[in-house]
Amino acid sequence: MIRCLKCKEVDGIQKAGFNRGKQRFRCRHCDYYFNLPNEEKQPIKSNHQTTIKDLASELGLSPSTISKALHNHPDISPVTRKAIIDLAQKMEYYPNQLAYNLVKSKSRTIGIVVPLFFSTFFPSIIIGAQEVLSAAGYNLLICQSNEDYNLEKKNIETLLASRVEGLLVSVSRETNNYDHLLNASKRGVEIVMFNRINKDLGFSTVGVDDYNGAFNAVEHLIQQGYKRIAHLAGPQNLQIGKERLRGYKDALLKNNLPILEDLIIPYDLTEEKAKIYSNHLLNMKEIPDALFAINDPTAIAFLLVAQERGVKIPQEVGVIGFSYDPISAFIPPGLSTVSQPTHQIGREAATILLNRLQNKESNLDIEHIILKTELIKRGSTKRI
Amino acid sequence: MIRCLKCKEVDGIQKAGFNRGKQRFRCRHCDYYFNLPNEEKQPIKSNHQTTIKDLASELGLSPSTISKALHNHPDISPVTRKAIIDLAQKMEYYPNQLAYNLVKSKSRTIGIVVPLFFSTFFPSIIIGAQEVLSAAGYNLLICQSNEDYNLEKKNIETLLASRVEGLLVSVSRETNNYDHLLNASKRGVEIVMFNRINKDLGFSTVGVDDYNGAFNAVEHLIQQGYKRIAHLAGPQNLQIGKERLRGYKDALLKNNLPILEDLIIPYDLTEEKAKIYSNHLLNMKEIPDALFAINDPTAIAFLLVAQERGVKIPQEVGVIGFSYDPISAFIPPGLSTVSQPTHQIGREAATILLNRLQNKESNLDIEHIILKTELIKRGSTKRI
DNA sequence: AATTATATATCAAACGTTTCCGAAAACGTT
DNA sequence: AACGTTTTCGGAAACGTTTGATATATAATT
Repeated sequence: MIRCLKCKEVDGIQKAGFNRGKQRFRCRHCDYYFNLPNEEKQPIKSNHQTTIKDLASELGLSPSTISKALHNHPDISPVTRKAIIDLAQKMEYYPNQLAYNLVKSKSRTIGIVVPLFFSTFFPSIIIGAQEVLSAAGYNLLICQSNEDYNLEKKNIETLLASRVEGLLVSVSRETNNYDHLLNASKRGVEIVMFNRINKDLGFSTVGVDDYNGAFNAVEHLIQQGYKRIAHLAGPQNLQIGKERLRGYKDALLKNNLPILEDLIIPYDLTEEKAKIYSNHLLNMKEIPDALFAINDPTAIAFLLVAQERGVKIPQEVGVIGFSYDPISAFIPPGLSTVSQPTHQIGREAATILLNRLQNKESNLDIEHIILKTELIKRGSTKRI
Repeated sequence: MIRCLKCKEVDGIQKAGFNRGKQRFRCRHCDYYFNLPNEEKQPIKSNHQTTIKDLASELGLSPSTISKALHNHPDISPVTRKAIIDLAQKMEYYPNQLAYNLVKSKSRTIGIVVPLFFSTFFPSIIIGAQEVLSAAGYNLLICQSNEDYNLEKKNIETLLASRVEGLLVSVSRETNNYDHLLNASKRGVEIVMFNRINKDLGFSTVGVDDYNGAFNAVEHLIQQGYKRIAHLAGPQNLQIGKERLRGYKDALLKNNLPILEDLIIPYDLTEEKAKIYSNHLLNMKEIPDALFAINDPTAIAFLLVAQERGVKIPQEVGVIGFSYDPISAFIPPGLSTVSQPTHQIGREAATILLNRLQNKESNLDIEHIILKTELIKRGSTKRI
């Protein structure tokens, strides 16, 4: 027996269509369409989170008063404020970040994308960034591109969809095209590049002094008596690749050593190619007596190849890497390297980003931070 | 000259108080209070993000129609839907995740807290988790406790404030009290523990077969002819500490070797203590001929101490670690270890969490996943 | 032709905050 | 007592969605 919800008539009710699984009815008397009301089952809101409204009704105040009190707004009297804060504590009120985000149109979230998580290099940068961000109340979303340009693009998409306010990015070794970053920037997110940087895009950057690091590394080799120094170089689309190569060349020039193009091999940073070129160098009729490697993994690959072939390090060939990885201390005979302040890189990048975010209107100039490197001398270059 | 905003009178306007930096006025004729209107400067909304309303007004439809069309709701006709989707593309509409989150009361975010980022162990787990989470449209927030119980509590607080729906946690070595997790659970967030687990809390867990891993490691040492095997053990408040110790003991028992309490040293996993106890072991009148270390860092610390003291590995003392760290392959003479499927641990933990999140009402049973370990034999145990 | 069913679209409330504007009470000062 | 000033609070819109209830035109069925 069905009763019209409007005129309360019982007969003259006809079925009238179908609405998403629910039968609808129509009353012929008042021509009113209606669904059957749901069974009155109050869902037991067992885990109801206390809201500002709960506090308001509890104290007989308005939500706006609660909000102001909780934010130390001067409008609210001390006694009211205290009552509110006490009750908030008692009722375990936690502000709903989601609602806050919506009204502020801010996610308080920033994204970081790094090429890979293998080795502690990028994780350490991330920790640095996370420290300053979380101290400022920001969340950090982490993505790795796995050195894959397409995955990098997808990462950025994902982060954009999560409405990040800013982006910290270190591009993949494949990245030549920066449209994805430019596009993100156009959509209003602040960008700071680190480590793998490009200064031509109009973004702030933080990197290390690759040129001087490389220069010092090569000069160290020269001081140890090495003369025929090879360079396994990085991709020349990456600034670090170019700068380190420049440092290498200038160190040779300054010390009146010839630049031998045969001994300069830019490559794609894959482990496979590292081994191939290591063998290539050791297969030369006149093998180099030292190697300056673009990074530690490359240097390590060379060490392993040398070990297999019975080439003595550092007597026959000296080796130095770049980018301090804790691992390099343990590999016999101890890999010399150029250390980077990873933790600080993360902190600096995050600080710049935060600063830009908090002063968006004032149109801050972009800045290029260059941190110092440190030469770590170990067994692999100890000829003297 | 000030004019009343209501009755338009010019005289009879008096100053009336002060309101947050803005002068207020009162009209004596109509007794109307008002502020001076702001200068009409339309802020050039340069980076206005297209919303559903924009699309609606553009097409002369209502916002709800747009929303439904974009979600393939059957209510909307194909031609309308197509028009909407096309326009959305053209106007570069991206749904506002913030608004979605609020109405759904879901953050689509989960948090992970790990003890540390040093070594690739936890980062690798994180990558695994991130893969399955981001495939499901979830974000991952990462915190590290730095093995500090108080920081761990603060991490959880932070994540809770960000309204995470779930938590993946591996507790610090100091953690004895689990109230922070229990409390988070009470507030409605799902929890899955991994690696450093505790099965008594009512949370799902994913770990490895620590007992068997340890058992096999020790039996491997025995098969290599080592008889006086020490164990640098983990804190006994951690399940991994207990289980690996149990495996160690059972392997000795099964092979009729005595359990010497002097050779069993539980410690706090700090690098400092690792060195102290390493020296302690090598200072004994009758030194052990092998070491089963609770983890690779401990084993490495021992290797370095042994090297300093000129103790030959593996001839005089065999060493095996636990938890595969890529670094362990490079340390001479190659550290034997028990490998853990880190990537898979992350994937499994995330999968379980997701599953629970998506079937909250059905009250799924908790589950305890135990993954297999693999014995990696290298030089440090090669006596034969 | 009358009735009923279906397809398609709109309305309006809701999510939990923040904040501008307004109002009145309390306070000070002549 | 009359007025101006300050303090303290409430109202209501807004943030951008989602979704159940409702409406209407059209198609299908009798």
